[in-house]
Amino acid sequence: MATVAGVRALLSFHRSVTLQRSFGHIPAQSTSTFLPRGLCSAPAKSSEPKPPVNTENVSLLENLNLMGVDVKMARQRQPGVLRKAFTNEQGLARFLQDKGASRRVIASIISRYPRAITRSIEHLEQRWALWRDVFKTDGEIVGILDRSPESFFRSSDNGNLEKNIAFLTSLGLNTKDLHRLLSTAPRTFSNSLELNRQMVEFLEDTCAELGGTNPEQFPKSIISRNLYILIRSTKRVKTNIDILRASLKLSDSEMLALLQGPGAEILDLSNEYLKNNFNRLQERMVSLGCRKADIKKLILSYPMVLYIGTDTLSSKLDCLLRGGVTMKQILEKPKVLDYSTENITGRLGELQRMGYDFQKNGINILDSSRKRFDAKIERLSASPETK
DNA sequence: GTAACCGGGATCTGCCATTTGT
DNA sequence: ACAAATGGCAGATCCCGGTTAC
Repeated sequence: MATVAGVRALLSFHRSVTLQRSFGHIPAQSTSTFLPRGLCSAPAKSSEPKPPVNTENVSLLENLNLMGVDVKMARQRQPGVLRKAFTNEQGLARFLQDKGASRRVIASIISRYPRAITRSIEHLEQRWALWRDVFKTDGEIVGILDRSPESFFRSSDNGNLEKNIAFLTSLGLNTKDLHRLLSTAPRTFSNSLELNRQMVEFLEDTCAELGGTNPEQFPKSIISRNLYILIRSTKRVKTNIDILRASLKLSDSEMLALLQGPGAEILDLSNEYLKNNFNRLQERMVSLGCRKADIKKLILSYPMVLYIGTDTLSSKLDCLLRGGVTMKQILEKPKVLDYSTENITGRLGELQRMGYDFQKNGINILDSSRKRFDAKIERLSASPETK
């Protein structure tokens, strides 16, 4: 580990030399390497190694402009990078280009996460290889970088990345899980191993406290149901568990069942949002004459109801109730709330025109894919008397 | 055939605050 | 003091279809 710093120092020196040689046609890059030397001799202050440049590296700026980078954005995000004497923007650009990134993608990546240009080629190659252990193609990785450059570039610790992959694998996540995790929540892999470990331990402890039989498998099941869990703080997840338990007055076994089931999906909501959504839902249901037990049943069977924003949920309920569906039916089939308000409204209209009777036929028809719904409608209109 | 159950795909980053390192 | 590294936060669904069971 102690070697890392030394290697890095060597790399940055090595880079400044090789850059000039390998990019023979780039005068901007070489002036950039000369600039600090001139400044260094002028003040001639203390020892010697650091030119106290408070000014931006002009030739670097020129380079970035030529590459189509949004320099204003870069400056706003990481001003320090623009003052560095030695950077590797050309190397990075070539590297990414080789991987299939377009000019505009490269420019966009640097604009949004300027520190990317401080990574050496060796470092990039290593990191890319590690990502390729999880992804099948370079194209997939380029896609993620375009989406979230920070996830790839924020950490310079490849050893940590490697350990994370090993750690996650040791939890029982297979290649497919890992792929899903890295493409969905790439930040997970830039977390320190320690941070990820803390969350996993917290989940294991929680499971054990609730009387779960095998706490070792618990984190895996949570993670595969909620891919964002590892980029949340343990504080947030813990608070959400407490909120759910207190609001619904859950026993240990009920809580455990909820978490091992669909409840995992809502653990990463912000605490206030969860609380607020619960309170508003409760108010609404009480005003509709529901009992506490109904509320509990709804949330246990369909926790995603708490994920839906209060305004959205409210309008969905409005349009279902207005369309002749009862709250009792919704409680039996909460998945209808999964669908967008527009979708629900449209289907209610279609069904109404056909004289569909929810009291007689139930509301199953609302919980189906577009294809299945249309097929059903077709059958109904072919033989109108059946339903 | 179709209801019931279930899991998965798309996507979820970009900013700020704090700590660490030199 | 500065930049780098790392942690944490707010934001806020919808849809599809395979499989199973009747």
